[in-house]
Amino acid sequence: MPELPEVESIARKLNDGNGNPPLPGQIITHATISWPRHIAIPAVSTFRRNIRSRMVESVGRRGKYLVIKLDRGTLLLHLRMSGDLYITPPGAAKGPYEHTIFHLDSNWQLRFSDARKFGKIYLLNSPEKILDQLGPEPLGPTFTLANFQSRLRSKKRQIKALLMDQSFLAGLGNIYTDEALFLAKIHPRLRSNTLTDDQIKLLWDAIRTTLEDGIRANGASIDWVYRGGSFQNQFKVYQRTGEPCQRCGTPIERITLGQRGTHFCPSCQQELTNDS
DNA sequence: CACGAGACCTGTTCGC
DNA sequence: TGCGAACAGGTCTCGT
Repeated sequence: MPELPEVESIARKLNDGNGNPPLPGQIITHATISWPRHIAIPAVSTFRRNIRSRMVESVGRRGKYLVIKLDRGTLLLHLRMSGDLYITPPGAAKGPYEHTIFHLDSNWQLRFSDARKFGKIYLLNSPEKILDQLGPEPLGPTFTLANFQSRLRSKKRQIKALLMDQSFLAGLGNIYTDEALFLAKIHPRLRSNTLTDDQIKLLWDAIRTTLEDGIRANGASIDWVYRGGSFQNQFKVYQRTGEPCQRCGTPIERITLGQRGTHFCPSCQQELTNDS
């Protein structure tokens, strides 16, 4: 479930509490880890030792990473395909996919649930080593139109694959990329260096509009994995194969690009428009 | 450099 | 109803 809006929603909820005790200020007494491969760095034994008695200072987000600053070190969590992170009250029944549990001094628990076990957890002194490999934040001040334009032109990749490349731009995944390309009326297979100035401006706006709408809806809930948001009700193309395009009525098509299901309107998003 | 295929995992849904 | 195939929010590595 986790693209930028979902991760942002999780971070805000943990930070503010939202009816539950806020995470900042709480102390992690220890962690229970039942799927050791979730711990990417450091070695699991070191992780267990160093996470003890750490106080949480803040919860934030960079790209699709949750960034939990501690009084010593920083916890990075990547939810990948099926991860979720939430706090539970004392005595809450254990769910089947809660493979890592952080025990808090309040007797609440911070639980990392991950059915597919693709998620990763890092405990680092210098999180920049990982976070600096990410491209700009789409909703931040460094994502300027001029910068976006020059970087698009310096590559010749399919635009959808490039937008999903986290080192190019941090936070877009399969859902929000399809939705943004639809909004900008750009075919997902167009080469990044062939986009016109007008298309780039449309896309730049569409990316931010789509992500902001997603955040406003607290992200998207799909299937059984994430139940927090409602953006799925605003999907225009994602998982709407065969349904009429809301702009022109043409049935939405699904193709495979870079091994990912890709949804678009074959009429609004033309592949062969830039020349002749 | 850019792409496709295969891995990593498990659960749900689809098609016959 | 049953059973295998296809599919799922992500990313890494390898071969071409």
